Amino acid sequence: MTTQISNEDIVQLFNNMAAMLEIKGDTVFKIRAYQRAANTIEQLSWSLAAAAAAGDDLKKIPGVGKAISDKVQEYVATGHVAAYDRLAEELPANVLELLEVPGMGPKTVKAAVDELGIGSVAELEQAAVDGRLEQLPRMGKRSVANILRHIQAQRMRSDRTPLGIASETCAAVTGQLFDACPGLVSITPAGSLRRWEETIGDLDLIAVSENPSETGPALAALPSVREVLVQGESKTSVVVDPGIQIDLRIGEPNAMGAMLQYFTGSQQHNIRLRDYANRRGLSLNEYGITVVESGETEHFPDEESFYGRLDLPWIPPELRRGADELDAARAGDLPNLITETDLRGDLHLHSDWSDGKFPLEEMVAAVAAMGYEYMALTDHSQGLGVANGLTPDRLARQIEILRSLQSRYDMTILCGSEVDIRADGAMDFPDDVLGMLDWVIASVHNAMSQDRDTMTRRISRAMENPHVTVIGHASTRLLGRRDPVEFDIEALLQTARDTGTAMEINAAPERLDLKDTHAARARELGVPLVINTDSHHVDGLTNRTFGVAVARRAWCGPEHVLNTYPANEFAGWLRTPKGQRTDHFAMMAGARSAAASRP
DNA sequence: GCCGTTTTCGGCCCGACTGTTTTCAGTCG
Repeated sequence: MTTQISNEDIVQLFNNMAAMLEIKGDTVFKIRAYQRAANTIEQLSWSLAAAAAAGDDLKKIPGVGKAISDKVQEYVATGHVAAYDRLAEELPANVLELLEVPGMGPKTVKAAVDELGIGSVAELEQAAVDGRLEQLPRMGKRSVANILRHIQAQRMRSDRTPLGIASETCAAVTGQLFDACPGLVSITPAGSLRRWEETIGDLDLIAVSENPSETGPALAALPSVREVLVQGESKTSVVVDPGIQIDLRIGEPNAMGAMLQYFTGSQQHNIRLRDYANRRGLSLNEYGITVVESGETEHFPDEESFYGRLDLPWIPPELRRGADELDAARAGDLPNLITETDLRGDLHLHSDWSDGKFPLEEMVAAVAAMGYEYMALTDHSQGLGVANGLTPDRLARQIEILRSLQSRYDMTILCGSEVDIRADGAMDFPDDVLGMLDWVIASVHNAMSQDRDTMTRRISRAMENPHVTVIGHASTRLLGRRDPVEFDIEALLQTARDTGTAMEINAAPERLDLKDTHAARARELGVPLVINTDSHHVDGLTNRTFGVAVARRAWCGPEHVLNTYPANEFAGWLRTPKGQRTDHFAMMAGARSAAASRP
C-alpha cells in the first residue's frame, strides 16, 4: 500500500519545515512557498501519496514546483525527507511548541534557543521565572510577564473551537454588545466563522457604529471577558469565557467592502488576491483599493463592488481558501452553490422511541413546519442499547403509527431506521426487517478503534447490503472530542458509487461528517450526497445550515445533493434498483444542470 | 521555493498594536 502517508502527514511536514526555516531566519518567500503548498495540499480531495506513487506530475498543483514535488516523492518512497531531517537535527526536538506561545515569534524563539539553550515550553517558563528570558534583546519585564501569563493560560485553553460553539459564542457576544452600545449599527462575523471552517481559531467581528469609540471599551467590559489582549483605536482583542479569542474591528459603513473582504480571508486567499491586484497596478488593504500610480484610494460599500473593481465576481466566503477559487472566478467558472432553501427533506431524525427528546407526532409536525416535501424518521436499531434502540417488534409498531400519520400531511413520511453496522460489517437487523423500511441509514456506533483495513471492509460490506440507502456520519468524529475512525476514504467512496449507496453529510455542528474534502471527492465521483440534521430535538432541524456549509465548501450545487430534488424525482431514485442508482442520479443531476443553464 | 496578459530572473500582501525604544523591531492576523 502506498496510500498510508496521508495528505495531513504531508501538510504537517511542510508546515513544520516552514516553521523551522522561520526560526532559522531563512527568506520569508521560501517559508511562504512551503506554507502555500501545505494549504493547497490540505484541500485536495484525493490522496497526494497515491498520485505520487502512480507517477502523476505533482507540479500541476498550484504552489508545487520541482523542489516540493521531489520532497513529496521522497517522502512517499522512503517515509523520510532528508531536508526535513537536517533541519530537525539543527534545532531542539520540541522547538516548534515554542512558536505556539503567543508573543513568541520566530526571532524570539531563535534568540531563546541560541542564547539561552531553551528547547521546550517548560524550559521557557523556567527561564521566564528565573529572569534569564529578560536578558534577551527587546525583552522587558512586561514582555516576560505576558509570555508567562500566556503559557499558563494556554494550559487551560484548547487551540481551536468547534464551529457550533463558536457560533453560539458569537451570537451571545453580539447580543451583549448591542445591549451595551446604543450607537451600534451592525456587527458582522468575518474570519473562519464566516468561511464556515469546521473549527474556529479566533472570532473576528466587524462593527459599524454611530459612536465608534464606545465599542472597543464595551467589549472589554463584558462580564464574560476573561482577559483583554489588545486595546487600540480601531482594534480590540479579548478572551471570553469558554476560552475563545475575539478580535473586534471598527469599520466605516461606506468602506465595508474592503473591511469585510480583508478580515474574512483566508490568509492564503488574501495573499493571492493582493498578488493578482498588484499585477494590475492596484494595492489592497482593509480600507479600499489604491491605484498605485496615482496613489488614489477607492472605497466600496460591499464586497460585490470590491471584487467587481478587480473584474471578479463576488466569491462566496466558503470558497475563499486560497486554492482554485481565484482561477475559477477569473474564468467565470465559480459553482452555483447549494443554499439552505434548496433542501426539500430531512432524512435522519430521532424521536423519543430511541434517544430523541420529542414524541413521534411532535417531531413529524416540526419537520412539516419546515416546509419540507419529505422526511424519514430514523430511530436507532436494537443493538444500540444505550440509545434505547428499537427491536423488530417495536419498529413494526412504529411503522404502523407513522403510516397512520401520513394521511394528515402533504409531506411524504418515510419509515426509516439508523441501523448499526456491527463490528464485522453485518447489519443490526436481518434482511426481512430491513425490507420493511423505506429508508435505511447504516452507521458505525461501536468498535471504532478498528484498524484502517478492517473498518474499510466493514463499511464497504454495509454498502453492499441491498437495503442500505445511505451511510450515516461515516467517520463518527466529534469535533474536539473524538477523532475520526480510520478508513480508506477513496475506497469507500468508490464502493458507494459502485453499489449505488448515498453518503450523508451530517449537519450536527459537532459532527460535520462527511467533512468538506471528502464530500468534494464524493461529488467528483458522482456519489449522491444527503444533508441531514440527525435531530434528536425539534430545535435541531435548523442545524441544516451547518451541513449546507460543508456542501458549499465542497463546491456542491443543489444537483449534487439528493434531498434537494422534488419529491417525485427523489421517489424515482428510491424506486430505482440499488445497483442502478448511481447512473440514475447522474441522469437526474444532468437534467437539473441543463435546466439551470437554460436562459 | 514558486512563477509569468511587461518577466525563465527578479520579484514576492499589508497594516495595527505592543513594548522597548528615542525611531522601530517583532508579532499577529
